[in-house]
Amino acid sequence: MNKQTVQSPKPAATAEMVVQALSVAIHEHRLAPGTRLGEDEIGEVFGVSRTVIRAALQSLAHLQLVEIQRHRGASVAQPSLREAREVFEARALLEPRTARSAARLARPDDIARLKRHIADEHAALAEADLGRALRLSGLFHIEIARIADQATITGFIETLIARSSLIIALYRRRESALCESTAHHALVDAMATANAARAEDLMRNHLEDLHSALDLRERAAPARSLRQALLP
Amino acid sequence: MNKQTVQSPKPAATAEMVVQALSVAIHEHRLAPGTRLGEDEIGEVFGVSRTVIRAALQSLAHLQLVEIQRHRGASVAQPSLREAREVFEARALLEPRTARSAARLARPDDIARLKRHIADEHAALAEADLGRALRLSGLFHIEIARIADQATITGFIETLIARSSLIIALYRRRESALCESTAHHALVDAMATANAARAEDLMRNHLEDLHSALDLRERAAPARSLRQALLP
DNA sequence: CAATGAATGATTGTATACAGTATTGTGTCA
DNA sequence: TGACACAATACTGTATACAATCATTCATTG
Repeated sequence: MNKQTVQSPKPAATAEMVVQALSVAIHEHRLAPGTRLGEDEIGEVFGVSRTVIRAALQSLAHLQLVEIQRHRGASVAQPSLREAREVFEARALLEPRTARSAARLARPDDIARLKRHIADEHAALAEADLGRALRLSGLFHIEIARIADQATITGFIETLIARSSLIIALYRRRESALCESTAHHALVDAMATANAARAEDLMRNHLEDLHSALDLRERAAPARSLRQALLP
Repeated sequence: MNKQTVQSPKPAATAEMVVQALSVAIHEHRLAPGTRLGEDEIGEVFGVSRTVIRAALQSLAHLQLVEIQRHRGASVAQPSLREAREVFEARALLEPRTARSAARLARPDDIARLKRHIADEHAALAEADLGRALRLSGLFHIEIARIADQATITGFIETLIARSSLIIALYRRRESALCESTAHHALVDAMATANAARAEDLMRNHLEDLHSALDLRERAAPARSLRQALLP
């Protein structure tokens, strides 16, 4: 169906393919925060040596999707409460302004692409494929940054979205409807009419909604390991 | 003198040490944009194998300090005119707000540290060590971000400062005095009196000054390679 | 029986060997 | 003389072997 599920076992995979596959798995919450990522194990799955896997894991570490501890290997990152707050503060700083620029620069085909995106989200939700819907929702934000035509800021937003996925996995309030695409729809409408100020406001509100769908109150930090969680 | 010049040839270096050493060399403009970075050559210098060097170069590539082309190796990055503009737009978006937060949060020892920083800059300028002065100037901005206590945004600013160093190397107007630390001094004063709004303004103006000290007018982009420069 | 310690196993860190690709140099032909 | 094809070279891409470190287990001891 979709070309993104790179689970092919036999053909030699490149580092970038491994990064992509692991990213998608993490974004779709098929790899939970804290999951250990052994080099040999992943290498067998993709049919390549540890050399390639190490490069991929380092890339993911730079994106802060995985954490690498010296002599202890890699595992899916577990953003702390503090990091979670920081990520949403950064998003609040970057994305509304970016949405404003995007609304000014958006061309008809950009709008069309965004609308297709929203349709895909709806489809994923209809199939009850929560993971995919969540990932597409993130891609929607990235698409807006791309329209704003600022590669540097887009790169920042990409890492923030990636980490947001982990944060949602860790701190989502039970059953909170994070994927309400009505906000996305309103944003596209504002952009279609080049209403930059409104796009900025809508994005700000949308981020606040996302933020309030999380439970970021002070509490015991999620355990970094089983032992740490159960012993003390 | 300063411990940062990690040029020790014999003892085994770790990847992070190589990253640090190359970063400093690039920041101090001892490695010019475009310089090829052969793996064997660097490996000999630091007395480690290509494995370690490759990891270091990949880290630097993620920071966008070096560019890696498949099968063609790494070289010191050459930000395009467009990238240069983007970096300063991003800085204009992030740093003034960060300075505002820093001014609110700064504690006496933070102020003292910043003042020592400025003194170091003066000393470097007195010794006509332009490279070191430039690097310290960048560290000053990073220090402010640290005071604002937002690790995520600080990380973004660090990469922007790093790239700014390359941009300055490529696009500085002849003899422009980029290192006027009077602006830094005024900033520290505003922070010392917790004048957040003034700190934000000063940072904005300071960035505009930096920006206008560059020649970012449209022109032939600097060549990525000799062939690209001469053939078409 | 709990606690400490050493031995074992598993996993990562590093070096090296080999394969593949891009570049450079050389020779031939028009 | 100049352009093109081909061989040689240098470099990166990948796999693998070995060393170092950490985690676990099991035996020993108070």
